[in-house]
Amino acid sequence: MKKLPPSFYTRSDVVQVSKELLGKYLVTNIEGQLTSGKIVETEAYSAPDDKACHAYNNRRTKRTEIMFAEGGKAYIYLCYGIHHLFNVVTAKKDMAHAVLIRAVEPVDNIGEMLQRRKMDKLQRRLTAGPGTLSQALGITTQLTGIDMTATDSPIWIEDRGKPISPKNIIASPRVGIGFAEECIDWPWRFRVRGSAWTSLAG
DNA sequence: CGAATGATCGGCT
DNA sequence: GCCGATCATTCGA
Repeated sequence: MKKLPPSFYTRSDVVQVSKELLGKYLVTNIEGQLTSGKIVETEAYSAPDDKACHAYNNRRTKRTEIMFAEGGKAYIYLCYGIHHLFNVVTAKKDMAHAVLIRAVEPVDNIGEMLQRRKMDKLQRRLTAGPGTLSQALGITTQLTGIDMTATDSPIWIEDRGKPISPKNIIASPRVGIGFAEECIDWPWRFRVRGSAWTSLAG
């Protein structure tokens, strides 16, 4: 396996990193179960200017603290009380940038993922959506703050050598951030063209 | 200490 | 395709 190095995450252009994460493999090793999926949809968040970002205006709280860390950490946040949303922290220390993973394509150990989701057959909603993919991969908020570049981390991202060509990346406005008025048109959502596994059709 | 709020999912039609 | 449940975190008093 080829785990991505810290230098991949510490670049300052979070939009560029978001695009490059498409086609990479998100792998977890939790409770002895190795599961993975190919990343097919991401969104970029960038404090202090991005109102949709939790760290907007460099708001610093116990929850968002990890976003100010150096790139390569996992920021996992609980939404609506039940959904675990998985983010990749990027850029240098004190720059609160992050990439939300919105959807993956199931790859390894699909049986275990089905069991975690209490489903009996493979269908799109197994991993399409930030809350569901976390559940399928066994990601929970207690893993927030881990260093994904450490050799023994339970979560990491691999490059398996099949980059997505820029012409196959669809950029569009982000979802679910209607409250962030002046930012809703920023095309910071990225999907793999033609993938059947993104969270919404398009 | 209490109230408001949200980067959503799943079931139903 | 649409609607509503649900709770940790945040912020103001």
